[in-house]
Amino acid sequence: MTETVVTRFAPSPTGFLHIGGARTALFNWLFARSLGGKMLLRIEDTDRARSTQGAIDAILDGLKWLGLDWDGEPTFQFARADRHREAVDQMLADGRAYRCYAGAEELEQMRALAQAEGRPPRYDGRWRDRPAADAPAGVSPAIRLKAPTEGETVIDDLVQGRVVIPNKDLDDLVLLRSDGTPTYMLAVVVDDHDMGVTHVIRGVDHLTNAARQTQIYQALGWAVPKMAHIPLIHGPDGAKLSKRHGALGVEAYREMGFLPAALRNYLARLGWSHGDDEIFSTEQAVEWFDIGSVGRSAARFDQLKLQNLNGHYMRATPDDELLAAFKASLPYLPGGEEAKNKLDATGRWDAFAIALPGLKERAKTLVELLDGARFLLDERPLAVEPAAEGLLTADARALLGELSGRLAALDPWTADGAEEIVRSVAEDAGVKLGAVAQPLRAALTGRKTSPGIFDVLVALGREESLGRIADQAAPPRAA
RNA sequence: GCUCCCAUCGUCUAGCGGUCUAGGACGUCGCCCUCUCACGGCGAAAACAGGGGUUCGAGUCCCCUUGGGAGCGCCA
Repeated sequence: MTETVVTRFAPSPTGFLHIGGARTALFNWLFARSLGGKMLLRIEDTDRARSTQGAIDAILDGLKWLGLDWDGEPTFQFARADRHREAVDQMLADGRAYRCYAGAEELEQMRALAQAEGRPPRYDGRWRDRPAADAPAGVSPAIRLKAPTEGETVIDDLVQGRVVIPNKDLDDLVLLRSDGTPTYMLAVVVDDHDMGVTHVIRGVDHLTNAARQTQIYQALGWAVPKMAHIPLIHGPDGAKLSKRHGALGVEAYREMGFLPAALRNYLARLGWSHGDDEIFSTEQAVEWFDIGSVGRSAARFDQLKLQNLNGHYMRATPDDELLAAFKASLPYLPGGEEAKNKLDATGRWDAFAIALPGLKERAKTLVELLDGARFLLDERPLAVEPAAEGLLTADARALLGELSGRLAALDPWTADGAEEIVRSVAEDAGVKLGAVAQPLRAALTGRKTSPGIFDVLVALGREESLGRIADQAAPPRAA
């Protein structure tokens, strides 16, 4: 009798889907998929002031791009406020919650005093046992949980192990604000229960919340779901990941030219391991995933390793697939729109496809791939980069002139044929191959580096190649 | 301040009492390959935070110290 596993990813739509959230979503997804369960999506939009439709769209878009699909329609937390209040009514009726008339200033003073006396800044429960008759007129109360004051609350965490929090350190949290709106703490419990969530997987920053929420579950007489609090991702300096570290939304990673599969692999490997396996498919990850193998210490985000992994993925991706991925990503890459227009206008997509095998070998991201393909985008006469200028000496230009004539006779226009000619020109001139190949590279691409030069010749085609060489070659007889 | 969590190469990690003179990956540095840059191949430097226990035996278990981190709202 195995119950079906139900996990959920519950972002609050106050910003984009950041990388930490993406990993939380991934772990929920991996866990659910590995056990044949479901992953639900819940938008925690109870903070009306900060929640935006734009953020909701960005989060859904980010999840889709990452390939993390969820089951059913997303649940919107704000829409369930009535149900949340219903749960509070139950707790009130059962004597597990009470009305608190303490005002904002009063609470602030309470906290300040506690701090000053070296005590934790907690609510002192002053309205906990006061009779209703004491209620001040005209003040609408907040509803607080009548939390246990003695004993301890235990969280049997799948990642953190058995975590024990003394109840005296937990105060009577607010369930319903004085304006009648439910708090996050309440909403999460009621929603997870109603949605049938069996496993709550989220960041460790929620560990203390887990204890408070456990108390709410207990007050409601509901079973507590299994919990797994995964460590946070830190920046290179070991501190919490922030914008300064490049902790951007997942869409930023799309703009940087990363492949979703590579990012998935990287994120899964960050904090979770399956022996020494570094590169594995999503299918393997699903097969291998084991929440118990998730480490307990925070991991630093290493963009260099992500890049290396992405490079592996690009090289391993079949050319036609990579081409499709590249085309799909182009609108998001810097200068991608412009590049697309040029490729469309010049009809050089064919050349791009021909050059792709050589290009992908040299790129760690789609952005680098695009950069490497720039010689396909440029028009004659080519602007030669300063660094490559030095390659085009007078001798080199003369060699190009010689090469130009011989190449013109090449038919068919193949890499092998071109190589034979270039080698013979070098040999006849008594120089090394590089002495001809490098100037040729400068003439053809305007740069010092590029894919293999014979492949470049083929990708560019006879006419364009000959034209570019002529642009840089010394005039046949003149000077 | 209080509560909780964490601690193996620079980074991500393997290690679940003896197989550890600690393995892999990224990064770094050499060498090879080579038309450039990459890729690839080979190799090198690089870690069990410190101190006490427990045990025949500790990177692995316990405690303390130190160092990190998270949480302590009528935010989520």
